[in-house]
Formats: sequence, structure tokens, C-alpha cells
Amino acid sequence: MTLRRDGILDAAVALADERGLDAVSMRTVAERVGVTPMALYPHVGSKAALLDGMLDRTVGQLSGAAPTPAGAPWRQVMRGLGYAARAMVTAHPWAAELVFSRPALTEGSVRTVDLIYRSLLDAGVPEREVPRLERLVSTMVIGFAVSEALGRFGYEDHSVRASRGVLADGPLPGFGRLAGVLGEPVDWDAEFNADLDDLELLVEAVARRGLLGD
Amino acid sequence: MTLRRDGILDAAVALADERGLDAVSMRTVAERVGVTPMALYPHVGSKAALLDGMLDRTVGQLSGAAPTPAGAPWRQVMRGLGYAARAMVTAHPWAAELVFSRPALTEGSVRTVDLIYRSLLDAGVPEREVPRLERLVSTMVIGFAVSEALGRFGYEDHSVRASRGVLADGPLPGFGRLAGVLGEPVDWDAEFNADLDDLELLVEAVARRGLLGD
DNA sequence: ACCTGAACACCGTTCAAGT
DNA sequence: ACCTGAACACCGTTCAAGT
Repeated sequence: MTLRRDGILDAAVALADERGLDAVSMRTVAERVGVTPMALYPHVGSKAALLDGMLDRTVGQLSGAAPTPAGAPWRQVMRGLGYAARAMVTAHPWAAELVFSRPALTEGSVRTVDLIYRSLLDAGVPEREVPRLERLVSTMVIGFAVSEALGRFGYEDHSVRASRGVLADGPLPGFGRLAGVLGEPVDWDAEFNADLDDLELLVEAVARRGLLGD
Repeated sequence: MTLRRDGILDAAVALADERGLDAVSMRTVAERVGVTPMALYPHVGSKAALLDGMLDRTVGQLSGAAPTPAGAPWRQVMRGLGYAARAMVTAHPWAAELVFSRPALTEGSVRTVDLIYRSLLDAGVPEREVPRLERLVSTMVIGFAVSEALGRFGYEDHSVRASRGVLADGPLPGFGRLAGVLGEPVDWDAEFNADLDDLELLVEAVARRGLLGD
């Protein structure tokens, strides 16, 4: 039975990769498996459960996908996870539409959270602050990857980005002062790297604060 | 014609507030307006454009909703926007399902971005770093609000949160060390405040780095 | 135990027709 | 110029029936 379920999830993920999340329906998945739509229900439960399964197959397996050796220093572990998360969402953009809406309750997600917990503890963050910082770090990384994948940053062309600060009643002051910088194209790899640098800096600052306060 | 469009958006937003985003269809909105589904099309274009309009009505009006005086110091402006964003998503949880997928291109969103640009410039962040930091700050704030609204943090009950680190092959090391802390309930208002504190700290650090480097 | 087929109550959108 | 009504090609899911 789990064999059948795996095959169904494989088909659904492949379909989403090829034709987007909207192309994934009980009917199209069933057709790909070679079966009637209703035959899926005993194995996957519902459409919602199917989507959860697809998410677990991809983003849920992050802790296994990050190529970091066992006893690696915390910086390396965190960066490894960050890169792996961004690569995962780039490879499966449909996952971006789902990550924020489903709690990280599967075994795979829990393993990833545990990895981040250990990294933060290694970095010297006080226990009391670790769960919050885990949520902050993962929200930041997932948020960036999702924004990039779904187009929230609107980075199709940077000329629009510079000019959109000009409204009917003249240019907005902030956009005006940044006109030069906004005219240049953005290197998104470099930006993600700089964000990870800043997150490291933040983790260190919280760790230092913990040393002084306690 | 814009009168009609406003009425349609009002109806759609009210419907989403009352019965969720899934209850918003061209048919249900039309019924509420007292018209045939097809009569909506000349005014809103399509279902996707209707959703964009709804988003602009709510999250798009943030810069106007944040109750911050004109010449306020940058910390106050950023915090005001942060609180307003979280309150907006709490009041309209359906907006959480849309924010990440649509680029911030409307006049309202651009005004909000401009406010953040000015705050970061006031804080002393070098021009070159301002756009990136705007994206980092807004991704963080929106990411937190969305995670909270859509349940990614899984905060229904914290006993589950503590116990889910225990898998078939024993407890995970990070969860184990944090067992005490994870058993306590989370104060989400306090967490959001602490995150804003840390963002301020980060902005200051980047500003300081800019002073030294240049 | 597992799968099928018909049916129900929905979708967004096109198109020809009305006033 | 604005709206209607019928229709098309889809959805997820229930339920009774088949083997």
C-alpha cells in the first residue's frame, strides 16, 4: 500500500515540476498513474493530504539534502541548509505556494528544525532564545526563497523597479534618493549570501547578549 | 465605472473576511453585488485581477494605515509599519495566502517601500545596501505574520511542539536539550517584538559597517 | 481489498444575444 | 454601454456497484 502511495506522490511531483501546481488534480494524477481518480483516495486520503505529501517529499527532506558533514561548525550547517532550501524551491517552484501554509510537523521537517536548534546552541544562543531564533532564521530563508520563486520581488526588469517610484504627484523621496542604485540590476545570489551573513551576525549578537545577561 | 469596481472589491473583501478565500468565486461575488457572474468581467478583468485588487485594498494600504507622524524617527516608523502589517494580516487572514505571490507594484505598495527606504537611509544604511535591507526587513515581517496566520508555526498546542522531537529511534538531540523551554507556551506578541528588536539591531550594525567601510 | 462509473455540486471563462 | 443565459471544459468528492 505504501508502494502505491509512493508511486502516486512521484507522479504528482513530476506533474507539478512539469506543468505547475494548477495542473495537479486528482484526475490528472490518476491518469498519469493509470487509474481512475477515485482509486487514489484510499492511498492519499484527499487532495489536501496529497499536497502535504508532495511537500514532505521535497522541502521536508531538506536536512538530508544539505551536504554538511556530521560534526560541522554551526555556520557551515546553517549556510548549507540555507543554500539547500533555496535550491529546493528553485527546483520545485510549486512548493513555494505551499510551504507557508502547512505546519512543519512531518518527521523530515522536524529533523531540519532539530539541525537548526543544534546550530544555534553551538553558536552559544541561550536556550530560552533558541526556538524564537529558529523561527526567525527559517522564516527569513524560506521567505526569501519563496519571494524569489513567486516573483514578489518583481525582478523581471530593473528599469521598472527604478521608475515605479514615480507617481502622478512626482517621485517619492526615498526612490528619488536611491535612483542610482535602483537602476542597476540585482545579483540575487550575492543578495542571498549577504542575507545569510547578516543572519550569522544576528545569531552572534544574540549569543553575546546571552553571555553578558547570564 | 470605478464606482462599480469599488463595490465589487468591497463585496469580495467582505466575503473573504466572513467565509475565507475559498468562498470567493466570481459567482458568489456576483450574487452579493446582485448581478450575473459575467457582469463582473468588464469591471475587474478576471479572477486573478480581482484577487490583486483585494490585496491592494488591504495590505496595499499599509503606509496609510501605520499611525506614525510625518517626521518620526526611523525606529518608530519601522515598528509602526511592522505592527500595522501584522494587524492587517490578523484581520484579513486570507491576505496571507496572496502576499508572497504578487509583486508589490501598486501605488500603495510602492509608498510602503518608499517609507522603509527613507527609514533605512535615516538610520544611516549606505545607499547601496538599502534595497536589499528593505527586502530583508519586509520579507521578515511579512513572513512572520503569514506564518502566524496560516499556522506554519503550528502553535495550536505547545505540548505537541515539545513531543514532536521524539521519533521512532529516540528523541532528537536538539529537541532533547531544549525540552524545558519547548514545554512552555509561546507569547507571540512578545516574540514579534523581540524580532523587531533584532531587526533594529541588524539595521544599526549595517549602518555602522557602512561608516567604517566608506 | 481494491478499483470503476455515474453522479452531484461546484469552478472560470467564451460567446451570442438581448436592451 | 452594459448586462444576461446558455454552454464548455474543468474541479473534489460521494456513493453504489463490480471483481
